[in-house]
Amino acid sequence: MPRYEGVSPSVIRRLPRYHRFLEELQRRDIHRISSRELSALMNLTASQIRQDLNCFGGFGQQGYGYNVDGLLIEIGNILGLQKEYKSILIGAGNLGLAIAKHMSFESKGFNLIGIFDKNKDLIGMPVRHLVISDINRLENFCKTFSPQVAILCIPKNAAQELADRLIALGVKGFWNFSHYDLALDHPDIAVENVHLGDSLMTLCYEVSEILG
Amino acid sequence: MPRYEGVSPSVIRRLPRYHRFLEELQRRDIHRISSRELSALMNLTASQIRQDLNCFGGFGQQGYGYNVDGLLIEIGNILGLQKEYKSILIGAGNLGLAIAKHMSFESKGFNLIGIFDKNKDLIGMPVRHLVISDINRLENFCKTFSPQVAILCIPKNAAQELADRLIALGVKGFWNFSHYDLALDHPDIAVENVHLGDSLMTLCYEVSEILG
DNA sequence: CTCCGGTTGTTTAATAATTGACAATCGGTG
DNA sequence: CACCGATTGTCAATTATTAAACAACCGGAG
Repeated sequence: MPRYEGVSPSVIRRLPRYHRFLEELQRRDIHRISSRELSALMNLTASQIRQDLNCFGGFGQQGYGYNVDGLLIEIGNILGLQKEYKSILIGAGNLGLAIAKHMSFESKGFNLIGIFDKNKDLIGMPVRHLVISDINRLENFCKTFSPQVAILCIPKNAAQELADRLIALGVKGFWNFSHYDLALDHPDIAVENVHLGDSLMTLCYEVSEILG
Repeated sequence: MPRYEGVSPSVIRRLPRYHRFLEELQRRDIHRISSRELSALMNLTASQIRQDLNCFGGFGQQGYGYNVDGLLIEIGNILGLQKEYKSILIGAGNLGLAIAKHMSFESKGFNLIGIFDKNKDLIGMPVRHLVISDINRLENFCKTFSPQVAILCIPKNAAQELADRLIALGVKGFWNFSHYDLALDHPDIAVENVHLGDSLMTLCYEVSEILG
């Protein structure tokens, strides 16, 4: 399996968007596209598309363009979507449950194998194919099933402590929805923060620029 | 009210994070901080902090540092958090309801004044201080109450059509959770996309880099 | 009242990202 | 089977972002 250590984060962050647009093209039965056409759809420059894709290999054909189906598979492979990871969700509040029910984890390679909360009223409640477990069982569960990824939907004051616990239990990646930036002194831990509050403040700025 | 048109998007996107860290400092009764200290907390350079803040004015004092409370107010003003916007939420599925219940809109200047869905089973259901309305009433509602912001928690195939409808009704800003990039041919419309699927794919990439 | 350590505001340099340009190459056509 | 129009892959130029450097300045000590 190839590694792409030299590729800049800016390029990586654009890959999911390419993937999304290519999926849509495939759905519309379009199987061939040029960088120029794709650039018009995605609202960026053709040059950028070609340069982005060439970080990983020459997927196109000169004089022809790119094959949508092939490119989709290539980008999926780069992102690692074909791999399978066991993941657990911590915090079954409004947001946690919505994420658990709403997201199609499986299509992105994540299998949800456990949901945990400390609230006694929630423990035992069924969610999809799972049942909410007591957070006290976290250690036992992880030692048995070894999940690689944790989704944190917990208050900010609990985030760092839980992350440290989970790292000690072998968790390598965090999808973090708590309003807190996890301190990642560990080098081999991946953290993807989703700061909804920050996003809303950014919108606030933009709207206030428009409305004066 | 000042405008900051020359300020780069990179700087703007960092403001909410400054705001979040300054709030935390205030909570811990810390009222004075230097760019060096803050840079250690936030994991960036002191130079960047000073340069970011100086885009908007000289908020610090030489030889002393920054006053936390004053700076928090200044950043809040730049972001426009003190202003009040009427907002509506479209799509009361898992994610929509979670957003409605979970987010503290008010602290960011957004007052949620309506929730809409097309599902008859959901219409009439109480959520916080509101009741879910029929999406057919959208036009009447908007003409009466003139919301400026819409939160879209709807499937991607419905997103563009609804956005166009809402723009025609005077909506100026969108917080978009649908897996779709709204086409913003209109210049004076703000769009803040939250692509959870993209975020998850990015995490997938990072985890797969670590686990090989 | 003067000096000193410390910190900002601001300029300058370094790095990173994006765009533009063009030779190399391919499918299709006559 | 050779040519043409189109499009990539890639290098060079531009632009944007980040980091470093330092003079100007402030609060407080003596």
